[in-house]
Amino acid sequence: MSNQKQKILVVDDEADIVELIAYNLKREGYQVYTASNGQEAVTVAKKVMPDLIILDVMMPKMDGIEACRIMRAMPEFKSTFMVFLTARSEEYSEIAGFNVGADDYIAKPIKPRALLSRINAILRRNAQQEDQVENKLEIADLVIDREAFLVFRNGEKIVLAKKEFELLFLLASKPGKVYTREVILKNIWEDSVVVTNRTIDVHIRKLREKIGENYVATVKGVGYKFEVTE
Amino acid sequence: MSNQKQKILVVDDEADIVELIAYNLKREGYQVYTASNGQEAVTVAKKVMPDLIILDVMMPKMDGIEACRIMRAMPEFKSTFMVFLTARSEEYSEIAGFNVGADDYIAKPIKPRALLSRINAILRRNAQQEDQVENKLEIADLVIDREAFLVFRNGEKIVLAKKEFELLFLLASKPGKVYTREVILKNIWEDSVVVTNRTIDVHIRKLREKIGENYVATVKGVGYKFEVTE
DNA sequence: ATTGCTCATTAACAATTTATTAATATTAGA
DNA sequence: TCTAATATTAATAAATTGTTAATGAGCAAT
Repeated sequence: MSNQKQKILVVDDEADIVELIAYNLKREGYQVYTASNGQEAVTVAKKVMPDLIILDVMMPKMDGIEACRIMRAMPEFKSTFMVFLTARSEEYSEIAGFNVGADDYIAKPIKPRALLSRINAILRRNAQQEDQVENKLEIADLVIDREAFLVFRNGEKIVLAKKEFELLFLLASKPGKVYTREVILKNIWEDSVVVTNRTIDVHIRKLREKIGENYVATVKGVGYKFEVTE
Repeated sequence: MSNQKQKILVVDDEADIVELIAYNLKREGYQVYTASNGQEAVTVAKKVMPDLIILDVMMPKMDGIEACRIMRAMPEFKSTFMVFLTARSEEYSEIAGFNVGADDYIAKPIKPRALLSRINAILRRNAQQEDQVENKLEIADLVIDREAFLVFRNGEKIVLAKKEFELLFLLASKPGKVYTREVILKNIWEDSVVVTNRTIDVHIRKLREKIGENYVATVKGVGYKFEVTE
């Protein structure tokens, strides 16, 4: 587990509320970032990769629900916690109906004590799971660290682009198993997007270029697999 | 146990239903694939090798029962779970009567909560068995590994082309059983494609060349079978 | 705004492997 | 023995993957 401070992004158009929440969260030891609307939230979130996002439902430009939906569609936010702020308790059901993948709802007006205990609870739960999830793969002379997004070969650091990394991680997560292009696409590209057939090849090419030619094997007519040769 | 996401193939001609089910399964953490009729289902299933297939009973082109029957006849789907969707509860008995090897039935209209608990239950059961049921065939001095697409003879690795491998896997999945050319064609070639009679012979030839002459026996006038001679 | 990066994707084509056919030889079995 | 059914081989077709270079988006620094 990383011993970094956990990061929280607070999103609300009312500066007072942002400040109130941010103040309390900082006191609790979190690293706090802020945004004042949904659009900004997405931008900031991409950069800082927060562990949790607190979203006001009603905001100008882009509301919290839309922002949530957008981020949920991005693979990097798959496991990011998202919590809504709602002005009236009746809105709970409304939001729930949208089914955008919210993890909790917090009612306004904000009660700092209650807010903190909810947030703490969510992030503690998360932290516990974190340890169980295998984030590091050691295989052959490679160490693949999902948390740091880094690969080491004999201790030497290799920097991979995101797609290259995910490709390697996928293949290496079950060495020897052949992954068809279709399965690779589903896993790394996340529905809807359609890419040319050659796209995977090119990423494989670059991956091989960086980590060496003897880790990824082609099984013609079937797909690719992780296999150490020589 | 593999730490891969479990794969589910959802097959229904009604896009709404597919989407509803897919959405819920994805939220639950499954990798979801879709198809809109039985024919497509078979094609996709061959490529992605899902852990579970949810089949609507009534569909155009090829209905769920027929698709199930076809896949059940293929050795690679021997341990794949198949679940039917039925519009009316009375249909249960009907399907059961077909005896195609269904593992469960789910009634429409779909209730997401109920659906998920059923699916989870089936796959949890499966996950426990997973460790025991390797996707490997050990026969005579051969090890046929479908996941790695490799064959070992006395530990020595043999690389086969796709068609050769599938041919061997098919025959070896039931040693002694004679497979007619017709059956072989249905299993290994996509429907629609038509090939000359000699095509199979040539593949058999190459297969024998690679693994040795004493595994595949010809039954003149009928077909081929896996049989160790000498 | 401009420039210079990296990354993801695509297109075009090369290289390679695999699949199929056609032609001919061989064989098992009535 | 005779013949239909397979074997075998080599040539050709088809399919798949490899490779390179170009494009454009996004981002950060100037």
